[in-house]
Amino acid sequence: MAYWLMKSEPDTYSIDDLQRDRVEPWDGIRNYQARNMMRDDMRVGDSAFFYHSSCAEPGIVGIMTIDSKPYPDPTQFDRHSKYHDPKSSPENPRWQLVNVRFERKLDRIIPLRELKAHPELQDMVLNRRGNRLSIMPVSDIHWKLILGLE
DNA sequence: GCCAACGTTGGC
DNA sequence: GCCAACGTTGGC
Repeated sequence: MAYWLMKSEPDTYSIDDLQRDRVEPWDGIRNYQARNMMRDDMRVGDSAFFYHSSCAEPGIVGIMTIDSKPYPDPTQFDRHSKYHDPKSSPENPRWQLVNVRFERKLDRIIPLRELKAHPELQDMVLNRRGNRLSIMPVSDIHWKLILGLE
């Protein structure tokens, strides 16, 4: 089983929204690297950290489970969605997504500040300079270590 | 709001 | 295929 970290702006969709909805399509990803991970590498049952970005306290706030195989992101075909992609078509969809299922909220936010400062997390993808990926893999070692910080 | 660090686009 | 211009992400 693999581990992941997935970013969302809480103003757009937060861990509390997922707790309410239980299962939700992770839509709006328009970056090929992130798409490829959902399309090629994620498996039903994988675990992922829910990460709040672009907010007062960026950091890991919860845990979720990958709940579906990849399928075309419906928002790409929706003319009224801000994720609409005119270059995509149902016959030849460009963007894929997976559903995620709420697992639990962490007892506390583990802030980015703390992840950055941790000596054993220096080589984490999140900490690589200039990283902007909204979905990234997390190693087994880092996953356990981060859970230990909770 | 600023800006670094990308990724994407499009002219050539 | 190159690369400059432009757009986006996301911390601060």
